[in-house]
Amino acid sequence: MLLRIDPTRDEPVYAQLAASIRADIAAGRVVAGERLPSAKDVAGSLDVNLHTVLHAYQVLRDEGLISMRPGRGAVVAERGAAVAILLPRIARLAAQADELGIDRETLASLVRDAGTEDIRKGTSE
Amino acid sequence: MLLRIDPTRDEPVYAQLAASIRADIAAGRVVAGERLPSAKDVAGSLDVNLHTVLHAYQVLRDEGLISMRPGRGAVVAERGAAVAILLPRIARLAAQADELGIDRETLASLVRDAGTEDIRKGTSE
DNA sequence: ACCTATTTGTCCGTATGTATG
DNA sequence: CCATACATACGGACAAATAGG
Repeated sequence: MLLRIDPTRDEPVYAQLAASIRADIAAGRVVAGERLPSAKDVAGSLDVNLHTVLHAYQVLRDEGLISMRPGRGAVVAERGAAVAILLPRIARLAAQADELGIDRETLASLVRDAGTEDIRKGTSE
Repeated sequence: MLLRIDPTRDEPVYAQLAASIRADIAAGRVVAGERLPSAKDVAGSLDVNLHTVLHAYQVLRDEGLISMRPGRGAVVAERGAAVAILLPRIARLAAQADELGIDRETLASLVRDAGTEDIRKGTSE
């Protein structure tokens, strides 16, 4: 786990951290089931605040890439549990689509045709 | 906007706040384009910390229900932009499914058959 | 064009709680 | 029982974007 941070970049530190770890997971440099270093340790070695690291970890958790629990730490999600990981996210997406009046069939089509580029997390407008 | 909080409940305050506002949006009690009260005002009137209110607002933003910008405030998302709101979320879901080795067709099926119950935000396991 | 107030964004620090091992 | 580690909430500070005068 080589984590780099550039405090001078205008990208927030927590986002840089999340991106760095996300890339490691995507590239297989950290194996499923492996535990990430504790937020406290990362904070200490990078000289950033504990909350900043936790924020990064929570972003990855919201993306379903890791799971976190007090006492246990942050663990890279098992690929074998892929569907299980996706289900709650799909349920949330479906619930939101319902609220917005988009039927399930339309939503499924949007998913089927979805591109994967540009998934940055903006301000929703 | 009638926001209720019960500090004795074991549900976190920020989650209670988000749920309260989410319900107002879903029920149409707050109109699209309407601005939510500033986090500072809410914090003052409910006697909670500013960050706690911002946390709740950020949850709603991640769900695509509102948009936030410094100086402007938090505004309820337009229903007419429903698809636009969903697209980035779909892209993220698709990207994650890709990483997990789930093909787009399977993902679309999961979405089509998705139930809407139990969409609580857990620890991913 | 300028200035000011407002409002969210990020980061730091501290404290307490809760689950895990 | 105890140490570890994340979860939540409080507080303060400064930055950046926006709106209004």
